[in-house]
Amino acid sequence: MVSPDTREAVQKAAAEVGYQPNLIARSLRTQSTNSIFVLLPSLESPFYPEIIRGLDWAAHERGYAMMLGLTGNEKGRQSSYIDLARRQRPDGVIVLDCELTHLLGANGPFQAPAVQVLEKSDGSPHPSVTIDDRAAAAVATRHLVELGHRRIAHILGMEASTVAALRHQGYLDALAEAGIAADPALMVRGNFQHEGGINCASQLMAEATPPTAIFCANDETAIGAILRLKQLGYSVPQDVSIIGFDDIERSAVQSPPLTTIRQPRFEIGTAAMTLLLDTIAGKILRQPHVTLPVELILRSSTAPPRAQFS
Amino acid sequence: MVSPDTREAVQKAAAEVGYQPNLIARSLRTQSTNSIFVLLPSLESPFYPEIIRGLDWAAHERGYAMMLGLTGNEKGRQSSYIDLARRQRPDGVIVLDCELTHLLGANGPFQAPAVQVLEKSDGSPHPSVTIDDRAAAAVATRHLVELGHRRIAHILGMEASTVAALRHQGYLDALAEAGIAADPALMVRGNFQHEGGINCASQLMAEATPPTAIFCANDETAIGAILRLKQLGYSVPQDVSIIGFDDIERSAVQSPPLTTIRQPRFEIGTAAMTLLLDTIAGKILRQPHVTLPVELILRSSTAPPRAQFS
DNA sequence: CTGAAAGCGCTTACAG
DNA sequence: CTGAAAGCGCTTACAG
Repeated sequence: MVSPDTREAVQKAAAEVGYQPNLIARSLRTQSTNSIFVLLPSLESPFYPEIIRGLDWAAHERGYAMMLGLTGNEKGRQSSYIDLARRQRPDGVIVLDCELTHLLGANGPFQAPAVQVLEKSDGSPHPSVTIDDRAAAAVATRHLVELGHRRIAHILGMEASTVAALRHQGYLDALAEAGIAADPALMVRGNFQHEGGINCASQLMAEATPPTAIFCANDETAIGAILRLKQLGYSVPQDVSIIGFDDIERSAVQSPPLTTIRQPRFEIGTAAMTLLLDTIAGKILRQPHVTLPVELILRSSTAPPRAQFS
Repeated sequence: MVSPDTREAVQKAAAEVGYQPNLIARSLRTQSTNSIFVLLPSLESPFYPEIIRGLDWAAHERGYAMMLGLTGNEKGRQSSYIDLARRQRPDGVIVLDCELTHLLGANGPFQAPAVQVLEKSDGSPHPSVTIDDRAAAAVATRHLVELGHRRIAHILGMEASTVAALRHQGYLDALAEAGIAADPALMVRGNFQHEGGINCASQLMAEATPPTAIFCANDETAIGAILRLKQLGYSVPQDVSIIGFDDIERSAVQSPPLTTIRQPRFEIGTAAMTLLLDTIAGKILRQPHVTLPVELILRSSTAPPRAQFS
């Protein structure tokens, strides 16, 4: 609200002395900090970095700073990061950690908008970005069925994870749909990690009638399973087909390259950040719960079972 | 400065209403934000996450929030993140990006303390945390020499990287020390990535007298090289020994497990954050340039050359 | 030992 | 169209 000349003169002077407005003072006045707090369990899994890149990209695009807190899935760290967030007053929070939706309201309600990523608790009031884990797991399993497999095993994720439960459910769906009886001996509990895949593969192949195909709860598990299968003298996919889930970077350069379900991780990140910033900007969200599509990536770790040829 | 009773009464009341001091107001008054801005090129490389974990750990320990900016090594993003940092007023900056020490002073001097990690530019006024890349590369190369190798190749890192140059230098040092003439045909330019390892391995094995051992500038390169060597029908380490650098997670579960130089990545993170927070706290640093020790990790990708047996 | 005042650097009504 | 004032919620001297 000032004449063009004055405006220009001021802007020129500001540029000359390299004036940068003090965001702290602005924040105190406007009650907004132009920053987002992101809580995630860890960066050890190769799954998260690409999501972070998406978050970073969208935040940068709109001039927001991103604060990061690694909870390591520990209760203590989770709540101390929530406290830190409460003090730092970010304009919003993004949670990639199973149980934090509860924590947000634990020590007094957390008033900033929050978006839940991937682990959607039912009836959560917060916007969320997820994929349809159940349907995607059914797609993976169906792929094995269509190749002609009947003895299809599943290495599950961690007990506590609802994502793991959904993928298990999708596996059961596809089996039922194909009229294949689910065999409890073919469902073993992994941990979403390498090591789980290694141990579970041993266990499965020790069965009286071992599986001809394994649907692994994620790619790391699948890579671990392949490692062990090779050690045991089986070849993949000739003896055993393996399909993973996630499509992490190394799955494409694995030997053999891994057939898997791709999650659009970068898009998950950008969608979550966009949803949050739109909420902050006061936009009415047309669709507060976003479900992103996945894709079956066919590579070389799956093939028809030997029995078909003999 | 208040009587014990009053103090207690106030604290009790504060706890009851769940009072959390408003850091923004405090920041405006004290001119400090209790936050650190971390600039890093990307999270795509499996090398960084563990460093971030170290940074996060040390920041959390001292109640600081950590802001993250991914520059993707792009000039535009680098300077826009510097501007963001200038506005957000973090108490300090940590830079894991080659060229940013310059940028700090580009658009008017950046007054906050900064710590440079891994890529130390000579004569930089900022505290730094690095390893001795040159000496470490010599250790790696010497290991191959001691196994009896004479035709030892080196796949270099990116042209622009001073780390790559230092590792190359260390390789030359060890060769000279062993009285082995450096052969330009055995030094090829990679890019610190998988793909570079793949291409360079092809190139090296096409030589009239191919190498019996390869020192790769990092583990990703080494893993790519092994992949290609296997495709070409060579076995590792029987036909060609491979040694990497970094000791990323997957190197231990590779086939064959990779012999490499371990960088203490978590400690690099904690050391950098500690150095920065000490500087902010006004401590006189006894040692502003920290060099952390590395370790030769012997696994199964290196062995004496065949010639010794025949 | 306690209370009242000033001021950090902005933004936003409000008065001229 | 422009300028002066109030106030965001703290901390830190300073006066009582």
